[in-house]
Amino acid sequence: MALTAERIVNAACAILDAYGLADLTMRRVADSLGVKAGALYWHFANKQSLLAAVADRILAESRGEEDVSAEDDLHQWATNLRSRLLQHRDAAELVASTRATGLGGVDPAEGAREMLQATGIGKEEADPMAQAFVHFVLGHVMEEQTRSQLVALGVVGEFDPVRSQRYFDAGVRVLVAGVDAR
Amino acid sequence: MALTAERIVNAACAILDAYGLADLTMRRVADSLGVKAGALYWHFANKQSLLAAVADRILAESRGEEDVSAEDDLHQWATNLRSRLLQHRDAAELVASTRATGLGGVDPAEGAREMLQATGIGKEEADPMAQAFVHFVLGHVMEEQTRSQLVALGVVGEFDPVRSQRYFDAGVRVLVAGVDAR
DNA sequence: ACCTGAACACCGTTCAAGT
DNA sequence: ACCTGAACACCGTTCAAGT
Repeated sequence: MALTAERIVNAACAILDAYGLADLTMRRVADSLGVKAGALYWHFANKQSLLAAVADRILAESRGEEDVSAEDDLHQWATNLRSRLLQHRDAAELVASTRATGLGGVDPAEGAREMLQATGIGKEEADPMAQAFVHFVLGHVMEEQTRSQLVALGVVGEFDPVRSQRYFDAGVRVLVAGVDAR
Repeated sequence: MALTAERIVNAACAILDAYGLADLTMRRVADSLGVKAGALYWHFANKQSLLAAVADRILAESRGEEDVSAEDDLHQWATNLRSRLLQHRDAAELVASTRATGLGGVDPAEGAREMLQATGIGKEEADPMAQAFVHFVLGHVMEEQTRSQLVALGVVGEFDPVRSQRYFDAGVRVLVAGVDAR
């Protein structure tokens, strides 16, 4: 079976979910495909590009299912982004570091920006607001995912998903209230 | 001269500032001290512990110089945290990943939590709000620092510090307005 | 107590050579 | 065009042995 970019991303995604970002190495991806590590470099320029492709796929999954006319648009959008990230191990960290590299074609802020503009907020104002939402969601989920992993390793006591949800909602509420106060 | 935890943190900090987080390896820290890599493990359990110590130092620098009675307390606090992070290369990424590991003794949210409580907000409400501020600041500065580095490498066109500042202030304003709207 | 030497088990990346 | 083999220049970590 021919090695393609898509099959490589599939394999990388599987390793991410099963073993986490730390174990997502070029050699392990290659091994899982029955191929040598060097072969991957025919399809991807480097590891960061492969990671960006994985991040893009995660962000593109089940996107845009928000009800744009709803009262609490933004809250729903943030919740949707969070749940997309929670679908894959270490996804928040992966997306955050991919954004940092500048690679990565899917902009997670897009939906929020559109919604903000739909409520009559100007482009120049909507953009930094959308960024603030993304920073919050990524930061929150990063903490959530790494904490739940520390718990899985038995390093730290408990992970309370209800409390985590409450924290998330509280943060989103503050941001939404700040937007409404404008 | 005896090798101490403090001297190791100093050396690590110097390498961080000069070469960035990617080059902050145990071997390079050891080299810069004229010592073998193994020697560091007498003073730190592992690399993450050393990184946590560096993060703690950065967060502790020039802290608590806010005027607690000022009108725009929180905005000033956020600006102070941002400028502490901007003092050292890749500091936001370092602090974010240290928070993730659970090591790290300095909580960057502390100041914000105190201020929020000082305005009469209950502990249970102040905590998630403070976290939201920290997530935003770390996310913003992470992007700021990696973008300015990409520019330095000539990968991407421009970095506009004024625009970046505007984005930061806009984000903080939304959060502060959200708190005030409570 | 504190450090060296030397190893173990890995990395990302490159590239001639094969098919 | 696409992949292998094999190397290069690294990693974090461990640990017997030295002082």
